Amino acid sequence: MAITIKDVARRANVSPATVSLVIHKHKRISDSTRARVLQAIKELNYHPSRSARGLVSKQSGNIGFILRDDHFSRSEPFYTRVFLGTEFQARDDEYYILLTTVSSNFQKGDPLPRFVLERNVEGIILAGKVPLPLIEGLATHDIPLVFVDYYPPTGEYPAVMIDNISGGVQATSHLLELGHRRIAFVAGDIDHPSITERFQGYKIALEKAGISIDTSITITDAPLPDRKGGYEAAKKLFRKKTDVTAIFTCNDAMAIGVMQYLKEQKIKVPTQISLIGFDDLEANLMMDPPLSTLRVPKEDMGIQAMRLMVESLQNQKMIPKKILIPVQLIARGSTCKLNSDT
Amino acid sequence: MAITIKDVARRANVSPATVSLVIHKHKRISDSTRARVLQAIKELNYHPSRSARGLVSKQSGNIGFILRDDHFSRSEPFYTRVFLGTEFQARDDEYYILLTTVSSNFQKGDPLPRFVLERNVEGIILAGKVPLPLIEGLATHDIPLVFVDYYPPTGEYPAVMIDNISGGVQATSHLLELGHRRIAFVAGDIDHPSITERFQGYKIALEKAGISIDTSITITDAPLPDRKGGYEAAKKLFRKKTDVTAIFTCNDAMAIGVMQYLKEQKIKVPTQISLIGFDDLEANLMMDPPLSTLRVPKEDMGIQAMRLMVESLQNQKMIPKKILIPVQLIARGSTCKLNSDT
DNA sequence: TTGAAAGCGCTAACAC
DNA sequence: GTGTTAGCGCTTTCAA
Repeated sequence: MAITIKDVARRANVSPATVSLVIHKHKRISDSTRARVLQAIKELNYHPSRSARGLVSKQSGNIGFILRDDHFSRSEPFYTRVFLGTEFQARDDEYYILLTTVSSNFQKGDPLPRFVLERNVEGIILAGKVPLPLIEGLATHDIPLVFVDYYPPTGEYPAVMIDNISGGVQATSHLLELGHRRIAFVAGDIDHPSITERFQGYKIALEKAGISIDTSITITDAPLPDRKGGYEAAKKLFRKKTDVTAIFTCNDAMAIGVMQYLKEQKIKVPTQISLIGFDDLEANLMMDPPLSTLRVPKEDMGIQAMRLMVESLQNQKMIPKKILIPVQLIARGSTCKLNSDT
Repeated sequence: MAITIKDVARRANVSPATVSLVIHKHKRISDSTRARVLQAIKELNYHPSRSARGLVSKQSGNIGFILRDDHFSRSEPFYTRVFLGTEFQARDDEYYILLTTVSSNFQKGDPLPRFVLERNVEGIILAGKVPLPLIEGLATHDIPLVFVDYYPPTGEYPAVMIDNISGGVQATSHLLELGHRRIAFVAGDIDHPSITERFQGYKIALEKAGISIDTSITITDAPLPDRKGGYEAAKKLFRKKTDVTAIFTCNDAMAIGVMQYLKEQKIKVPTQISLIGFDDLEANLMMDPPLSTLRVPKEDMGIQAMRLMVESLQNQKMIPKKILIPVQLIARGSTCKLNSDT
């Protein structure tokens, strides 16, 4: 049998209550008693049981992490990385993370994640777009929520968001600074808030440079925001003769597809076409040339989310602030000066 | 306040004990009572509290996952993927995973992971090589352990291992079948059990083909088993004139380094040198040519580990069986027939 | 400053 | 079959 608070109490010649008070750093304990209790705790190598403590104090010591099942597939590394970030931070904050996924068509009335029903988490981090009925369901349990990379249309919550607009501006400005004037934009689902924002950044940067938007070189309806979608978009872009010298692709996966198409067509990157993506996938480094991009610090997003969570746990009526995570331009071999022959 | 078992009992006109019996599918409950209780549970949307249940039944519903901190860095995707596999499976088995890392120089007497001390996990999965003092510490807590991709020198435990020998044989045989006879082997830390086994597989396949091992083309002392190490190993291999036509590199990271060196030296892959790795990293697909390799199903390893865990939880005196995970040859563009000019 | 006692929500003997 | 009872290990008044 494991050591309990009673064992400690007996050995220190005090009551269990006193031991509890010492553990919780209560003031009104004489130094000598405290010392004796701490000594006994050490000697017995005592650690309070999580379950017992949780039962009375309602503190499970766990944080829930929810994402949509299709965001937790084996091939989708984005939210996985965010999750790992919260794991990093949770360890520092002495919490454990319980992970669960929900169906992307979660309906009103569907059972909430088990850890909520069993009161096994003190707060919940939601990553990526999650179904509205789920959020509504969670809201009835009044448990702190923190959002990452998605903000629900209703309600006020702490959240961690990517500064996509700035990223779009940075990507486009980078190309402008390299002398490019005919810069194409390539995206899949333009309705996704992140993509809309990146597009906005693109437009802002161009306007600032006095260049008007030419919708004949903005592709916003690729079938899917993946490699294949990028390939198709590039094909479409180059179907007719074009004077484009640079492409800003809204994510790296698509950019890889674009590059594949360019290679097949013997169009040289970066000398003929400069190409920049967004996300900073591991794979970018392996490409030839390595892909320029905007680095989204995925782990940092998880870390910040966990920090927000701890804050709202400590301060129940904290203002629901939003953290905007900056993205960083990573210029690699796929972008170069206009008309350069390096 | 949340719904408790008492609320259900009151509504169903039974005692809390009866409700508990119904929940645990106990036999001797009349159908009518059972129906009434189930009805009440449904109406009140009752779910037992994890903490309360854990306190009395000693079942936290959690499984611990331990790996060394340097195996959980941001750039080490291997065990991360294994971890995700256990997460997948845990969901099916109605467990949650608590993750923690331990220092690679964990000493005897260092505090064990908090979830052990707080009795917050029912079993522990250990991934990759972990310090012996940790294992000894855990052994004193008599809690089921399952090992993944590492087997401790002492003790008998269920474990999930990669079939490295078969993988080494497959990789080498693949090259042999393509007509190669002069096949180099490249590795870093040959003392790592996995690498030793892959090397064994290499030797077995060659011997079977009647080819004797030529230690002048086996490099087993690269500084590190990473890209840089691969680059250096290749440099060493090609320092003197060599008739090697194929290279089996013990992991993909090193293979990528080898390929980088070959590219710099204008040695064509695969026409001049066929190259095969081991692991199947995401990045392989992005390479030019894409890297042939042996696929290690990392998520499946996690899944199997979780299955073993559930088994040992259900059957305390289960035999500590080991599961050997097969690896699969993935032939891509970096290997081709000897003297082929495609 | 410390201890006694009640109780968190549940389970499991043992009655009835 | 079902209820009574006694805890599981801890926290938290309240009293001493």
